[in-house]
Amino acid sequence: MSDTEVNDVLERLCNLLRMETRAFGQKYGLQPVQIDALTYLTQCNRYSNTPQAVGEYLGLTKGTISQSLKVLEQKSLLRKLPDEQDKRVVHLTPTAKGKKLIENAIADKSLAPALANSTKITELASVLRSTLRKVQQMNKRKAFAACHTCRFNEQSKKGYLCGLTQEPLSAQDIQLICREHEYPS
Amino acid sequence: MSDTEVNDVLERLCNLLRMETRAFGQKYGLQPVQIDALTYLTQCNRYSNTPQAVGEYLGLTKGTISQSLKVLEQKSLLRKLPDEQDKRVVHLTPTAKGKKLIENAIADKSLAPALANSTKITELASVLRSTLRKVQQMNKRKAFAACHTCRFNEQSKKGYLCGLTQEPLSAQDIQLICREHEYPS
DNA sequence: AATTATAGTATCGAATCGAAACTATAATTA
DNA sequence: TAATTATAGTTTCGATTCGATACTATAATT
Repeated sequence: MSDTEVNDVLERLCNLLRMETRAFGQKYGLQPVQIDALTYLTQCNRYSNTPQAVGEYLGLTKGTISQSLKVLEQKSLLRKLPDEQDKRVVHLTPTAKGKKLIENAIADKSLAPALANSTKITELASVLRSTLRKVQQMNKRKAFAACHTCRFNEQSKKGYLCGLTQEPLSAQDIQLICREHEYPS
Repeated sequence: MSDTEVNDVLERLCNLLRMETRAFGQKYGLQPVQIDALTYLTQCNRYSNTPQAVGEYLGLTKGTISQSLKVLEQKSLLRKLPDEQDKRVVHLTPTAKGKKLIENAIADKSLAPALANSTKITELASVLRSTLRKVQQMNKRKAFAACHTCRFNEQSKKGYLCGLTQEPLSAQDIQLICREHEYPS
């Protein structure tokens, strides 16, 4: 009864967010998918900023996303850097211009002010987090969540360590989205 | 601090819902926008089932949405009925096949099971409702909400009445989305 | 050394999308 | 009442997304 209502509200919020993304993009000659891709690239870690990962994150094929990334590069919103170890791999890093644009895109949305001064914000965050987690576990795709909730993330006196790559992670690092993320079982 | 997190979670939920809508549509040769339009038409009232309204609801131009509706009609998922009073207007009503398809689309999503058994569902619903309301009031578009929260909706002993059209509304009617909806000031 | 797998790009056809032109009907105004 | 203006919807055009497929280059496996 009440959960179909939550469902409807969430669906409608999605519609509205998409409309706003479309409207914002139009001011800069950008498509919604381009905004989405660039947003992801400002939030993901160094293991996850590849065309492949962007495609998986957004549920699009690599061929499709490749075209959108080409446009973003042509508009100087991101740069492509070849990987040092694996020469097949390309890393995508937003330029200052690209980062600024995404900042504006987020600020332009009516979601942020709608959440401001919301009294039960902490509780809302907690319920939404667990909902997202269930959805992620349910749909059989990669979770694409931040390292601090990952089962590979280890904490010692020296700081954080990724058990998968065996690389140390900073406090900022563990807030970033990782394509290798797995929830603890 | 915590509200940017809510923002991020909501954005990600939107991505995932869109991916699922795309995947579901692909099974039936339908595009995400077509699923969205048909979903709306199963939820809106008799004042709001026109091409114009669908376009406004989804933030698309009438020319654009007209093409998507043509496809839905060709696939026998909806029918077009001319309005009796105003001969310019067309009413769109989902067929049984169309309704069934949307039922399946909603059931297929991982959101419903993710919400099931959620303990704080009532509280979540309430916070989300007020968030949606703020977003709707903020972005200067029509709200497209249900009559029971509308300032034109009047309740008497005999039942409900729309103060705008002066027509009586049933208990089912006031649950439907209306394009003329306005929140009380 | 040969095979297979993977990351990314390029190309094609089908579809969305916005803009603009167009038709038909309704509402307004002179 | 006739002319004008506004509105609902469709159609057409060009730019873009999208999936599928083929392709190149590099890495991993056998």
